[in-house]
Amino acid sequence: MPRRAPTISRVPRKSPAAEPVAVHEDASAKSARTRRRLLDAAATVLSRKGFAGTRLSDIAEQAHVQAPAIYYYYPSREDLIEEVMYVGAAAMRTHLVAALEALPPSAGPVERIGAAVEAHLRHELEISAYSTAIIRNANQLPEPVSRRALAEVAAYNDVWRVLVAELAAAGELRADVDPAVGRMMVLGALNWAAEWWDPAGGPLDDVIRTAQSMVLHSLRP
Amino acid sequence: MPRRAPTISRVPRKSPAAEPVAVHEDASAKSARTRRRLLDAAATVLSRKGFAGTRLSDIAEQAHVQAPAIYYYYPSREDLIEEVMYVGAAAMRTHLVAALEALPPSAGPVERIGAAVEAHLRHELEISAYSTAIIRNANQLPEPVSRRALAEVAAYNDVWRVLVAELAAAGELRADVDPAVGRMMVLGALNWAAEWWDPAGGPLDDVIRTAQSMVLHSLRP
DNA sequence: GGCAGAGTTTAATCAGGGATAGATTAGTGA
DNA sequence: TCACTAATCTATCCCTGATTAAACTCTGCC
Repeated sequence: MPRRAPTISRVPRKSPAAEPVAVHEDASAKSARTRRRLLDAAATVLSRKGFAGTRLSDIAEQAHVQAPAIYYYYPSREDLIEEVMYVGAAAMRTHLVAALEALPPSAGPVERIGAAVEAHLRHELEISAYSTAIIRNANQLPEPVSRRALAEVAAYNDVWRVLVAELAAAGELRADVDPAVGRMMVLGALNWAAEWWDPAGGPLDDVIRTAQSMVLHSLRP
Repeated sequence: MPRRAPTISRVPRKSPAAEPVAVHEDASAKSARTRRRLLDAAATVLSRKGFAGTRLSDIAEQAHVQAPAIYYYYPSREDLIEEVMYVGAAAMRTHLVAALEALPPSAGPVERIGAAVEAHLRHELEISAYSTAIIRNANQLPEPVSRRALAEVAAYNDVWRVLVAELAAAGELRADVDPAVGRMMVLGALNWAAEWWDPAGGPLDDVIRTAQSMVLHSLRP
């Protein structure tokens, strides 16, 4: 669909996001906001229309700009989408790790998994545009677009791998549950929530409680 | 992307699939085979590229025909895709219902859920192109394309709703598990298998056993 | 041994949408 | 108020891909 990746990526006049901590606080704040608006808009469109169906004009409309303005912030459509995927995936892992670190050191593997379930659901459903974008598109993007995101997803999986291993080490993993299969089943159950959960259907806390109970019962002896 | 749905759907010379049971056994057998080849090809492409990314030329290539030949069998690209979604969803339900009916009448709710888990996984992973196509695209298709499929999916859900209700009626559903949430969690865990399961990673039977055990432990007291 | 219709192909049409060029406007320091 | 940069717009280019039109090739049948 893209005409052809330009041989040499155009150098934008100056990528606003390039400067780490804005010198001109206000000047770049606006730029950063627009950039974020575009990213959010792209996540929304991506989750609803899929990669190939995500048109710059739709993103632009969502973000209240004209399509060509996007090129001021991102060198190409694919770069923008790539960033949505990566940022979304990275945020997921960051959030999980933070939640685990917030736990008292005394927390055992069972508590840790319970906390992970909560962190996963809460974050997934709060940034649902990003989550759904990732869940639906991760395996149907061209490789260069998904590479970094998939690496993040793999890292996220690794965190869970450790959680399950800790559970097993504590003798709290049922013998008939293969750790890898168990982990993917749990993650599947959690990921799928983005497809059906509706805030109107009841408080998230209830879902979280049920999920924690089911996950732990499905794994423990 | 589609230019515009033709005001009046072209009437193909004669839709080969129109005749229920071929009169000319052989004559129409070839036609039916090509039609099926196109459907399978479309499912494959759809699962890999998503709705908007599914090009007729890709489908044609997969099916070993030239793109315009598709119009001999389907009035439009959308009709073809719509049929992939519907056929895939319908097959899923048919298979589940058949598996349940094959159970001896003496089978209780626990056995029935175990059988349902097996039926779901086996069928999902066997016709994985259709399953993945549905799982990834169901919620990002234009409404007219997904309507029939979503209705099938809803019917499929209803079967599970009954299974869970039976479990509850038998006192085999834990009190802290909301039936609706429990059902969606289970279906999520099962659906997600299509995203990660790899035949090279071990026999399907092992996955099925683990899944059955986890599902039942997650629901039962 | 040529017709009819099924099944397919090649060639032509045409709208949609990414990307680019070249203004144009807003904001800021001098 | 001027000059300069950031940010954004309008006009346009041009390719991709769905669809259509118009043949062409079998195959079975009279």
